[in-house]
Amino acid sequence: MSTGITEREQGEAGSPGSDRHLRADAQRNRARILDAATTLMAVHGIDVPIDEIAQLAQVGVGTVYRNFPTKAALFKGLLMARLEPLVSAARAAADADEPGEAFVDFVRNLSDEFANFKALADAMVDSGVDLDAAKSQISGELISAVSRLLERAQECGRIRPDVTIGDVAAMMAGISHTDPILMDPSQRKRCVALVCDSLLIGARSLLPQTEILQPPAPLRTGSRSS
Amino acid sequence: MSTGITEREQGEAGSPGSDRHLRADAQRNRARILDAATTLMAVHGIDVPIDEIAQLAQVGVGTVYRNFPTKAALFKGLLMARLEPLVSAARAAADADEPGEAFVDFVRNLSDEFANFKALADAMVDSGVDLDAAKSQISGELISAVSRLLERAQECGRIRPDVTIGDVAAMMAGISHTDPILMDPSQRKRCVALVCDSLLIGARSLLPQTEILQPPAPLRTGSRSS
DNA sequence: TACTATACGGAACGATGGTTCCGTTTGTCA
DNA sequence: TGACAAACGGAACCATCGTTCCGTATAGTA
Repeated sequence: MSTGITEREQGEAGSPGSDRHLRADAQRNRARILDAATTLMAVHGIDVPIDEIAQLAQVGVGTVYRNFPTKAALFKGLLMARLEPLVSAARAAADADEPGEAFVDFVRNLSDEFANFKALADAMVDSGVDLDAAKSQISGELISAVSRLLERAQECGRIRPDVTIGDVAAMMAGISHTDPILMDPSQRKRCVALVCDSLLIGARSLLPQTEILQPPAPLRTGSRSS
Repeated sequence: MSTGITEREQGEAGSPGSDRHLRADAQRNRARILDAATTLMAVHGIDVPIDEIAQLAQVGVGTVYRNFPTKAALFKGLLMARLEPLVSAARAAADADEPGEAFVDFVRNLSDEFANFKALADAMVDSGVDLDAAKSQISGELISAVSRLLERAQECGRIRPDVTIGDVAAMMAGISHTDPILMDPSQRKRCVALVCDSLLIGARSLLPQTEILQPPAPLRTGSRSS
């Protein structure tokens, strides 16, 4: 359910005179804010309160808002920076000699990246913070790059021809957005492996072999109280 | 991120004298509240504001709280009512002649039910509303019933033996919690089919045939070892 | 019909979180 | 070193949402 926060500006505060002189303390604080935001976005996703970012950066909230007109504007740059390498990786994978293997590797890396930087996974779906313009660009570029990778892998006969980019996007989103109590890192890797199993043609199971023989871990149902 | 709402009572208001006389208007309002809650929980999940429930029921918020001490208490009964048939279905499926087919059918129905009553999917994971006691019971019973169904299907050689109940729970949760923009009903059915494909041994693809634009999917035989 | 326990509505409270405002501090430059 | 624009911090504002409170309305009864 969106909270209705709307993006009001594309750029950051002061972008008109983007090379204008910044006082030394302002430069330092801006860097601290970006560091703090990166740290907290990785773990808590797009839901981190601005107050927490300000606290970790050791500045006041006012200072955050002097640098970035909205929370969305602050997040946009950091998300784009995280996205670019992924788009490049998808494009490179599409040109690889073995697009089937490249596809599986890419999907694994994408899942890792979503898990290691939760805000990126949040940005791919409706997350309460309206990143409209940024989100379109972010997800659009990634989707089109992965589309081409998928097509190449299908042309090579390694991926089922009836699988669509929508299937891949939905499955990746599902795996990336599930409660970490149900989807801890080990479980996530298993799910990625199972998904890949269902996409590949005639592959050996990709499920981690080391986890197969152990007795099934008791399922934790998510009660986090005592 | 949990909002820290805590459950304070197990039952509903007035449950001690559960058969005590209720005024006619109170009975009518109680029924309206339950109807409204059911309608809104189905679409919006556990995030519906109490105000909206009261508005749809054409009562004040005070009336909601006179019937149910907390939001969690209101939701608990409705969730349990939705859950019971699922638990029964899972138990019946575990005793079916063909547990493999029964497993696939059950997973499909479970996914439909989660989609048709979003609050139930929310209740299976951390959702901001603390249903501790209720949630443990809800998810615990369902999980154990599905566990047995999975084991039976594995004993019959229809489901991969290396698949765990954790895998099934995580995949179902993933599919059920994904942004409906990415996971519309048709896409959800495709994802369920893909997941089942990855769990079953030597099955034809379960992807809906009507949606396949390409040549039919090749039979996937047991060439993938396990 | 009059009385009263029961129930009602919705304003108000407290907590959370995004955003704004303004009095104060400080880096920079002459 | 003094002046001042730039930047700072954080209180305050607004909106949302769960929950409580209390003055008012009414169903049931005599």
